[in-house]
Amino acid sequence: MSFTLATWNINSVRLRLPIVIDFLNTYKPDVLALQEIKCTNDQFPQKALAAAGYPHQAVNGMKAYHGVALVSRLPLSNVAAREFCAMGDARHVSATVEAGKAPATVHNFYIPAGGDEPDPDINPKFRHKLDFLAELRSWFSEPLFDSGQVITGDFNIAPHENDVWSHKQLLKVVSHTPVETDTLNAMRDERDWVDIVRKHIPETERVYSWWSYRAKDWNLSDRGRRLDHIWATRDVAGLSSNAEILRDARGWSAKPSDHVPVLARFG
DNA sequence: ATGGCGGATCTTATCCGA
Repeated sequence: MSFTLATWNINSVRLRLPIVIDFLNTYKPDVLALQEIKCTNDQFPQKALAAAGYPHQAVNGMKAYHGVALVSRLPLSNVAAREFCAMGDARHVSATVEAGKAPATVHNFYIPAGGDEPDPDINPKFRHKLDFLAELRSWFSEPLFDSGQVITGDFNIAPHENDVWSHKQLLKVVSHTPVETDTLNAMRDERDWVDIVRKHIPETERVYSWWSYRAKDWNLSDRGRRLDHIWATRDVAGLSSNAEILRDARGWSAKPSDHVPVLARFG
């Protein structure tokens, strides 16, 4: 097996199609996982992405919100989408990447953001986020996740102190509260998932994949969070040779996504 | 100075994101 995977919360794939194409032409990942495509399956720019060299696609879209997709240079099989929390929304799509004699299955997730107030008793969005994580954790206990799996996407949680600009100031801010980070860490450890970005970038180094649109100068204030992740089962993780976060992409266009691509090389 | 912006849509107002 040998392939490069990228994940990118694109915040409208139709609006940002030109920078997606530029990214694919420049970095040439074998597989790109997109979140927040914000379109229906019919509206997904499948022809333009096929023409760019990514004819193999798995799309789980919906109107206006959320939506995920995998686009690939390599054939995809076993395409599937799972619904979580009986919400009728589009937050997961998966496919097996035919990358030689040891194929890997990639699961692309858009975990709920969770709203503002980190209290499930008064904030239904935070309740949804915790319920989603519980359902995910339960699913991961299945034998399917013993080996050969990659999970990626916008997890909407920055687990480590150095995954946020200020650990202390974000402890009560949704995405870095202890109930979220403890749950994510427990989910990782009980299934022996490997955080591929942190395998290659030491935890002592601050790294972010998201910066708010509201900052006057995102680069100067640098108040980011590492919300976008690539995890793999131990066997697949053993093959990873590199990971990077494309910080510069936050300034690539006049209208950038608030997230940047995260890439990992396997094999 | 963690929402100050920026998406889509039921568009000139509203809901959503994190």
